[in-house]
Amino acid sequence: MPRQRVSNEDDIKAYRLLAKKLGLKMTPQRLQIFDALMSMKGHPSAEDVFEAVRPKVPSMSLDTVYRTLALLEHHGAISRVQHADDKARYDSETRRHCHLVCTRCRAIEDFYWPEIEELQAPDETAQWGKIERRYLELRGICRDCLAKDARQ
Amino acid sequence: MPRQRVSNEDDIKAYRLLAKKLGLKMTPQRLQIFDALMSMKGHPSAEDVFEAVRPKVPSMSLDTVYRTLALLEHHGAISRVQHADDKARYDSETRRHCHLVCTRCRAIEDFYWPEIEELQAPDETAQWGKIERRYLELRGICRDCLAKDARQ
DNA sequence: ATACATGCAAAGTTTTTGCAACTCG
DNA sequence: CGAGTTGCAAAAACTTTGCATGTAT
Repeated sequence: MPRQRVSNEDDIKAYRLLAKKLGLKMTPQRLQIFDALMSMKGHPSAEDVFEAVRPKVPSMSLDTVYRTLALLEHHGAISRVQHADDKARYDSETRRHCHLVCTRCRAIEDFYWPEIEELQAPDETAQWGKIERRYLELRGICRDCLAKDARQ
Repeated sequence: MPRQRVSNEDDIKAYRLLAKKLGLKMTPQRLQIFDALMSMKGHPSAEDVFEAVRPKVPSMSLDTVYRTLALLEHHGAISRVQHADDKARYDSETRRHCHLVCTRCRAIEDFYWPEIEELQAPDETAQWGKIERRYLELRGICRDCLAKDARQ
C-alpha cells in the first residue's frame, strides 16, 4: 500500500479550502497527510498514512500524523474506524455509509444502504437518550480471503 | 461497578454445563469470571471483571482474566465489543442484538431490532465475499449524560 | 511577532507472552 | 500422572505527551 503517489492538485485545493474554513494552518505535512488520506481508498491506519507520506516529506514523524488525523477527525473532515483489536483506521468518506469488514484480513470497504437510515428504530430506543447516528457493519470474509482459502 | 456480589448458583451450573460441552477445565478462577460476566449487565471490560472477581479469588491475576475472556470468546460463549479508542468490553448476550452506545460515557446497552436481520442488503454486497453477520450500533448521548448536561 | 506546529524521545495504556509452579480430571 | 492453567514479570503494540525548535500568518 505505501506506493509512491503524485500529489493530487485537487486535494491540495480542497485542503486549502478546508483550512481556511476551519482556521487551520497550512503546512507541508498537513497538506500531504490530507492528500494521502483522500487518495488512499482502503481506510488507512496512521502507520499507512505515515508510510505513504514519508517519501514526500522525509522529516515527517509518526506523531505528526497522529496529531493531524486527530485534528481532522475533531473537525469532522474524516472519521475514525476501530474494529476489534485492530489499530485505528481512518475514513475520508463523509457521506453516510456502511462498512463491509473482513474479519480475516481486516479490509474495510464502503457501501451505501440508504434504507438503514429510513427504517424506524424500536420505541424503547427513544427513551435511551439522544441518538445521533446509526452505524452498520456487515462482517464476513472478503472475496480475496475466500480465494486464498480455496487455493490451499 | 465493582460492588461485592454473591455467586449465583445458576451461573455456576451454567458454567459447569458449558465447560462439559466445550471440554474446558473447571477452575475457581473461571467459575468466578463466568459468574461475574453473567451478572454484570453493563458490558464490562477485562479490568471491570478483574475488580469484581478479586474479592472472591484474591490470587486472581489480570492476565488470567484476559485469557479466560479470550477463551470464552473463542468458543462463542461471549463476544467482544470495541468502541473507538476505548478498551475492549465483553458481552454475555448471545442472542442477536444491537447496541446503543453513549459516545460521552461509553455506556453500551443492548436492544433488539429484528427487522435489521430481515432487510435485504444492496446487491453489490453479495459480490464482496461471504457475509456472516450484521452489526448495528446507534450512537448518541445517553439519558444520564444528558441529565448531567442539563444540571450544569 | 507570536501563536501554533513539528520532531524527538520518553511515557502511557491496554493486551499478550514466556516460564516455572500448580491443579484438574 | 499429564495436559492444561495460573501468577508473575516482562514485553509488545499502538497512541499520546512534554519540550525545545521551527514556521505560518
